[in-house]
Amino acid sequence: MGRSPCCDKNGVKKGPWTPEEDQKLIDYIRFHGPGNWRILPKNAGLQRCGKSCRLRWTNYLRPDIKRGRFSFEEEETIIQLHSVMGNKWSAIAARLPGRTDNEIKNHWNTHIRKRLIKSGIDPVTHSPRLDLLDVSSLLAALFNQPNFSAVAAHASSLLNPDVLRLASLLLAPQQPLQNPNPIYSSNLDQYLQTPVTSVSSQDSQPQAECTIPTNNDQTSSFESINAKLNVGPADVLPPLSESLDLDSLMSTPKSSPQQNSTEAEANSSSFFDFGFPDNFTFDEFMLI
DNA sequence: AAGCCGATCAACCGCAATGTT
DNA sequence: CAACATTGCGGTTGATCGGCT
Repeated sequence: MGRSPCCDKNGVKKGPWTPEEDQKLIDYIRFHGPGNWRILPKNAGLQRCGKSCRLRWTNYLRPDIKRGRFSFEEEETIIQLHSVMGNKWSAIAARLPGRTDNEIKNHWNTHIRKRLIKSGIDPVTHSPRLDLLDVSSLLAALFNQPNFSAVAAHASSLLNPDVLRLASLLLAPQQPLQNPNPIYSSNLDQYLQTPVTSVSSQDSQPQAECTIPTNNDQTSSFESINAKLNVGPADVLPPLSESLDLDSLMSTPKSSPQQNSTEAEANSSSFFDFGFPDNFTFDEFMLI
């Protein structure tokens, strides 16, 4: 079955509606009521396709539309409904009298989503975001393993190899390891369990927290991490795939609406911006 | 004053679901 | 029941505007 065109393209006007067109549409619908959108434009004397008329009516001209800024309560309602329904804008709009799905969708994408991101909440899962900062924590643990190669091989089988590879490059070079931190040496598997869902989150399920256990003796510097990298993560980790770049890592998951560079920066700068000065301690790092 | 750039939002597009013949 | 028409929905685009340099 072929798809029928939404309207005859010939002689059909597109683009912004003029006040005259609006008035024609309003007058016609006042008299005949909405519906029968295919024949409506012809009968109303409009050079528009029915689809365009329907959209103009439902999203803009309908008398029951509430225009103007969204109230705080409305925003909170949208957030709550979105956490349950996802991008079911029409369903959300049905619970917000006077608001259209298009309006809610736009408001979500331009305001609410950004606000959530800034608050550290993933707008898709409505859970706290696990940014690459957590990957760095994982790697810190990983690279402090005495038996690094074996562990890295283990980790690379569990984690997204592209992420590991990129993170290792970012954490790279320098000083030889003097005192591996025993904190990270003890229970690496414990760290590896949780982050798997987060780092390799191709899905949009809520992400688990990944934390470095607290300990009063957290005096290790990133020297140790750097040193471990000299052991040769490149030997263990596969090369970056062509599909992975910084942008893709810094964006929200594929299921998320697009994230612009500014947002990505805001979220991920804590990871990508820092270097690893030799006198930079773990405690300082965790306070960032 | 002019140009650039990011934010906003109306409008469009394509697909899916539903209704009708 | 198949073919086609209509409607609804979500994602994306692009015109416009305001702030900044």
